[in-house]
Amino acid sequence: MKKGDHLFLVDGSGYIFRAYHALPPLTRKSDGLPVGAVSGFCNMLWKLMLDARNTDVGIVPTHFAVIFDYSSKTFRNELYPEYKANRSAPPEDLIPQFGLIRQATRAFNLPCIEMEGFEADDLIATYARLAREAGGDATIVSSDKDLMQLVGPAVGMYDPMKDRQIGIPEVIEKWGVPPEKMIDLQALTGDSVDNVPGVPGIGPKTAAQLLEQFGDLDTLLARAGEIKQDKRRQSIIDNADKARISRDLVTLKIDVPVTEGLDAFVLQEPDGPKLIAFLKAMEFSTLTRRVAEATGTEAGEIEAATVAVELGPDVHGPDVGSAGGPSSPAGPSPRKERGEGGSTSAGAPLSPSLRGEGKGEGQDTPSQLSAQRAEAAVAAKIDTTAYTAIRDVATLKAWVAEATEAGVVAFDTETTSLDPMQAELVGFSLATRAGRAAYVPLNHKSGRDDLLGGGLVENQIPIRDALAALKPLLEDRSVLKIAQNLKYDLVIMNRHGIDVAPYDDTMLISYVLDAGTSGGHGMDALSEKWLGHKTIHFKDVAGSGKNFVGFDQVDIDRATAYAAEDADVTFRLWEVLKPRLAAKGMVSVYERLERPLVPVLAKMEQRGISVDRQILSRLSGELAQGAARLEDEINVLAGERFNIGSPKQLGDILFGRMGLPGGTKTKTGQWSTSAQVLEDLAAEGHELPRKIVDWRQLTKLKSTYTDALPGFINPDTKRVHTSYALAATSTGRLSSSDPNLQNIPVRTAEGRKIRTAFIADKGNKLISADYSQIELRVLAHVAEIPQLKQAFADGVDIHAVTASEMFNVPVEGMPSEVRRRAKAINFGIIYGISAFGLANQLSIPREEAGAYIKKYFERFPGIRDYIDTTKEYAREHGYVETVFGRRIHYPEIRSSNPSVRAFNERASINARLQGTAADIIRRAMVRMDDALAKAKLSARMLLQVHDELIFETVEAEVAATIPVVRDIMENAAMPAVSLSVPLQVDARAANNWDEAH
DNA sequence: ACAGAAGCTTA
DNA sequence: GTAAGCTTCTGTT
Repeated sequence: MKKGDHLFLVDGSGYIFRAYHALPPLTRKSDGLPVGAVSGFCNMLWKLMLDARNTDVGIVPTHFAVIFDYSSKTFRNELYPEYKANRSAPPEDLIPQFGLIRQATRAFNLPCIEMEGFEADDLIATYARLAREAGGDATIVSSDKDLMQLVGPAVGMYDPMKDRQIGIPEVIEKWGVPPEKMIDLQALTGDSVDNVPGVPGIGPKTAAQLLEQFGDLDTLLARAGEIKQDKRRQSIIDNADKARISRDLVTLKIDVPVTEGLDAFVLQEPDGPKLIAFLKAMEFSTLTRRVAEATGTEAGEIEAATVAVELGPDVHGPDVGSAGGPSSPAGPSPRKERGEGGSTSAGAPLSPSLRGEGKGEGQDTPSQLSAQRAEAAVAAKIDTTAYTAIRDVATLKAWVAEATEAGVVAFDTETTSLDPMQAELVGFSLATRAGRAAYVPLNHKSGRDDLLGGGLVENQIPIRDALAALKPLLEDRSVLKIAQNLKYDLVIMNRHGIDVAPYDDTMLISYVLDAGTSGGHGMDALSEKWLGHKTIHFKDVAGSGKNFVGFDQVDIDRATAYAAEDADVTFRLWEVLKPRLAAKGMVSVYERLERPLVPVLAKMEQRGISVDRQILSRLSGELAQGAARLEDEINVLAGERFNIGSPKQLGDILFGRMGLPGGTKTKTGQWSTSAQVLEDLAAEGHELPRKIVDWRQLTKLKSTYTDALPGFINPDTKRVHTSYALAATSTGRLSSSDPNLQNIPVRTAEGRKIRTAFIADKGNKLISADYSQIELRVLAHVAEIPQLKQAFADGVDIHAVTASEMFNVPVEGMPSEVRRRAKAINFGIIYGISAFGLANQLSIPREEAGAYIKKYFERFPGIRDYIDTTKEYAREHGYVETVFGRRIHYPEIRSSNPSVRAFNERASINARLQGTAADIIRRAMVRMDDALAKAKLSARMLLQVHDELIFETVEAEVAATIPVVRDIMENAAMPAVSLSVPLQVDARAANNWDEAH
């Protein structure tokens, strides 16, 4: 087991009881054998195995084991004979299931671990420690509070029945103390189920408060006299011994002399036939079918296994009154079922504890760790002259070996272009730890521009050889690759046939932690912020503007300083930022909403979309003609030739020379010539402003779209490849640039013609699938507005219903103006409504707008509450959260400037809604490719436009694709969140984007 | 050559 | 009233 590896430890015994009680007791096999818990267990394992193979889900186990109790007699009974003494025998219909669940584990090809004299919890504690010491992480699949003491930076818990991660913040939230204090807390509270005495009269709340006050149990017991409350003081003094023995009982043993090493737990592919044979025997038809599909096994050809009901050891419940059986069986029950593994290893070096040691880092809590890391990072100086240039394969291989050994490596590419689809690889850099970084030049050219020889600088490793050496490292599942804006490097590497996994992206970690705080998430900014180090800037190395030279023209020494510094800084940023994720409780946002999207977007960008050059060219001609005609007319009306594109000149003519009324000034004192102003003038019968507005529309379409887009057609692929930014918006939305394909016109007929140029390849169709009113639906859910929820549930016109509620007008035969106003108000809410804004939007007096808003709040009081609580929350915390836990910071929310404050309040109101919608479509995107593949469909996801996804697929598969896409999108919030409002997705296919939309 | 303002496109 | 990106013009460097 190495750094970056991840061990899953399933608390098998805990799960059995929990599944038995949680699931309906009815499940029986045809012969009457009760199998409810077995069924729950198998489904849970299968889900974990699926997730394990789906990097999109987040945590991906490399190692896996299921742990069981062996018998009820453990060393704890010697400490305290009453331990678990009052536990009754397991229910009758559960007894046969113990053995079946062990068989199920074996059928899944998973190790089944237990040991006499120890509880499952002790084995879990020991293995978690071993994993951590090996540099890996562990996830304990359980929700038992007894295991929460193990949670730490490298150890988390996962509750499979609630699909919930339990980390340090969750422990603190539930118990009021961090994991390392759980032992003391349990010692005080005791546990009636396990018969751990504790201190009478002390429950979790009091215990947490006492531990907060005194620090730990020993201090508390020593200074118990200081406790104010008479009864409480007396009880603690009287029961100090009980507290101490309770502590011994609840403290998990982390040094069990286990016989299986972690190497025996390496996760194996499930053996389809073997598993199906077992599932068939259990008569789990749904799961059998799923497993058959996923493993490509023909279930019909497999015979059900013969399953004997074996009485597993833990049937012999606690010694009292149970169904008997040998309490220390001679024939030990199955121990390891798979993986020969070294019989040696584990159990040997029984070092300190799972908590509180560490190499120079007192890792008491993630907060402390991240604080220490941050301090150390600023203190460490960065020496850009200390890096090496790797000029031969042997040295490169040595670095690769070093990185493999380290289990973690920072990685960065240097190329000739910002466009990863056109960029040529020039070199790459690696860092194996802070300060140890190197650059590998591959394709640097000498300055001489001679025609002969091409000017390739000598002593560079041929690209093919270098990539052959690098590929195993980048694809090594046990080596974590760290990059800053990995998506770029991923596209470059994909083009060279290399996949990169597993990985972390420092830009995305920063984004999850600090969206909305001042400054971006680029490396230069992050380096200054967290390392106090000013990086070498790209333009100082490669120039800019007309002085720009490709990176391949840069001198290798200079390139080495720049490139290796990038890797070094990236590594250091990771060391600082990664622990902050856990400290701030943001791990799951990062792992579910950010990290898995990187390869999804990389693929979308690489696919690109076909744009018809001819259509754009024809449109451009038409637009030019129209604009020229308008120019002539405008010049005649104005009485002089001027630059129509200059708002300054236009303003002088309209409001100065011609003296038109209604002029307003912009903040710089210029006459405003905005469309609104010109429209108003046009409405009063002035011809010139109308023509200006039309001229602007035509020239806008021409310059931004018909003329610019063809320049983005990639000469190799003949397609347009946009670039999506993952960390550009504060709310979690993506942004698109080079070109921006998220603002292609749609509202006017003229503009829509641009969309007809976005086409499917021959024999294919474009499918557009968009969420209907997603933000309003989120509002209805978050603010819990019964009328809106009902309207969405009924699938009726939401704006008409709103209008009907507000103005007491029946929906039937409603004037369009009434509906329009209600619609404006609904959107206004999403934007953090103000009377000023609504008045502007509807061109009505501010008083009237204010009255509408008042009326709206009267009819939907929940909206008012939503707005108020959001503002309050933002003011208190400095951020707001989406339904999925994404945080958006508003550092200026407490500004003394009322307009700044109001702006931040509106933004925070909007952010929860816009951000939640963004999270939902992100979840859909993360799952989409797998869902399509599983349905054996070849559709490719090409574009995202905030609430819309565009696909391309062969005509024959259109009909089958749409329901799959719709299903994934409409259920994207599940299972993390069950929205109280249905999501609706409209989808259609056509030859071009205009007709599909 | 660059930065900011104004204006316009989208969800 | 929210969130973005691109083009043109304009003044500064």
